[in-house]
Amino acid sequence: MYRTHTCGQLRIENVGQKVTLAGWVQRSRKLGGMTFIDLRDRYGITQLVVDEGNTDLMATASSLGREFVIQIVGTVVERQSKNSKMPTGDIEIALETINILNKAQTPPFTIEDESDGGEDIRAKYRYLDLRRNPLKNALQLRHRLAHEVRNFLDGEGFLEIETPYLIKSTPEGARDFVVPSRMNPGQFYALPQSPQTFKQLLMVAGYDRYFQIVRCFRDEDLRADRQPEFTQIDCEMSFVERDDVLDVFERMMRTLFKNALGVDIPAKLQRMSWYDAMDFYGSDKPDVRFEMKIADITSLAHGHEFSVFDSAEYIGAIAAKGCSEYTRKQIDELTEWVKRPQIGAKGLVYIKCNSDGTFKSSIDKFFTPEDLAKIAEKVGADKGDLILALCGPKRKTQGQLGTLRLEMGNRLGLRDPFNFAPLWIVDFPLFEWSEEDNRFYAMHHPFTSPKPEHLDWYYSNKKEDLERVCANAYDFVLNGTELGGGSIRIHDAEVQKRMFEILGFSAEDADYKFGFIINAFKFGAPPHGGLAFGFDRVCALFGGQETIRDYIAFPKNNQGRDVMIDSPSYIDDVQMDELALKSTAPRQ
RNA sequence: GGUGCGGUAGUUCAGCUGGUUAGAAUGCCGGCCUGUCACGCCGGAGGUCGCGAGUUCGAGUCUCGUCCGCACCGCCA
Repeated sequence: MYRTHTCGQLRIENVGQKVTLAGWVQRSRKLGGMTFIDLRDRYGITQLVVDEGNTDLMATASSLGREFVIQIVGTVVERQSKNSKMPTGDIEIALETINILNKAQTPPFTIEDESDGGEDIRAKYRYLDLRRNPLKNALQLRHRLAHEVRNFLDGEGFLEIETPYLIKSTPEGARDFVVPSRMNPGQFYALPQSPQTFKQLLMVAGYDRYFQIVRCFRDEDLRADRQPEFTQIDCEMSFVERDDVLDVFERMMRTLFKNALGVDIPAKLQRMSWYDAMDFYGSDKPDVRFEMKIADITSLAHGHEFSVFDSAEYIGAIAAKGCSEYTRKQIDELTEWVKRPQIGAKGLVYIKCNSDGTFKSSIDKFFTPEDLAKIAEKVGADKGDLILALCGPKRKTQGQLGTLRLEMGNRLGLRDPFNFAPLWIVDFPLFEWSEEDNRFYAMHHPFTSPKPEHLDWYYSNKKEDLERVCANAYDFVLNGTELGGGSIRIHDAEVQKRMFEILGFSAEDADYKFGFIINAFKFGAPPHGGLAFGFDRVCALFGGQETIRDYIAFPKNNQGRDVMIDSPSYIDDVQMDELALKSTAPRQ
């Protein structure tokens, strides 16, 4: 038997017991005649002590390096000087034997809560980084959440069913990862971007309530919250309307918050239309932890001989609470910030609402104090606030204001990661017009149904009618992050046919790409809908982080590489030939 | 595809307007230390300044190129 207890287990009640422990040497401290060793495993740290009486044992203890794997036998004793900072701090183990199970090279960085290692080196030695508490806690949280999800959905009658990873490449949406087929030379499987079509086929098959915690793959550029392979909580339900779906998953999220964090979220979540989200927050994933809503001041700002405003389609503003004392330097710096290419504003207009009731603005030449007071009222600015205004094309400018709003929220400390403000975004446009390609694209995917009350527009041939068709779709948004989304699907063959028509697919196209699902729908498809949550993001936000990397055991870097196993990599010519592929590997 | 920041000891960083032998902390090695727990004290080893060109009497420092990392924009139905 390697051990009788773990390193996080022993307490004052165990004093006097003879125990065997195994783990890694966190650190040893030599004090002349005596040596202390911190022994670590997944469960915690227990202090070992060697006294000078036993010279052999002292010699072995002295030879231990960081991260050696050892097994020890000893007696639990009460400490002379206790450490209240650690759960096992009342006791220590008086050693009798040390058995070195494995030596270890000195790790390239310190394995402590605050490591001295940079991201690069920690990624290369991920298995060492994973020994650290922050990552251990992250993966434990992930496990807990997965468990709670399964528990909840099982209780609601959902079946967890696996769907294939080797599937068929589909044109719209993200770029597919593809896998060459040896037995079908020149042909490729695609890895699923989501199990979308399969879960709908499961509904056709009558499984009624399906879920899966499933890996998905998208060959797109990475971000802190985007990995090429990521995990979804994928769900689908039959015989449901939108509110049935929202109800189930609101309850699921409430359960996760309660059971994993002990946090209560409202019983009924806010449902904000996509149009309101864009108008008031400049984003389809608004952070509603704080107000600072965007106000449309176009009509108040036009007609004051200020040509920048007069020539703009839209003028919008936000009010930053208590920022009227911003210095010239701070405002210049903000102006530069919004002019960065990532945001791309042309300039920034400010109005200081001074505490004495006067105004000071960059447009004083064009606007009377009465004009400015009207704007302040519209923006909801009080004395002491700073109004920041941008102008330009409507949606673009709102987006810029939305980004500025988040930045001001950060500066004012309004974005506490442990303050949770979830909501639903609903009533998205069904289509997006692409000027470049001169065609409509589905904003979600081509199986998303139009809202029933918009069917007349859906069958209209006018572009402006199609543009205002709303999708029967919904996104779950938390603290400015899209955590999940879904829709009520099309189950009617005529509606589906019309969808492909609007998207410009010929009947042959649609048949080649989606024939299997169109066919299936001819055999009795129930009304159905569902959604999927980005599980990695759920974990990260629950952990108070913005990056999902710490919540994935073995993530990829910015270039999509796993720097630990060094993949992707070239394969040899024999493999290439078998797959009917031509090598582009550099010759050695 | 683009923007920004970064790359100097095992590790994290400092290194000014170019100037003798490139520093600190930590880690590592050795010594001392019987109540440490970020132990303490003394000593030591440790560097292709990412790589390649260029400017210069002289480059860690300036210029160009290139590679790598992170964040972001595009992209991600």
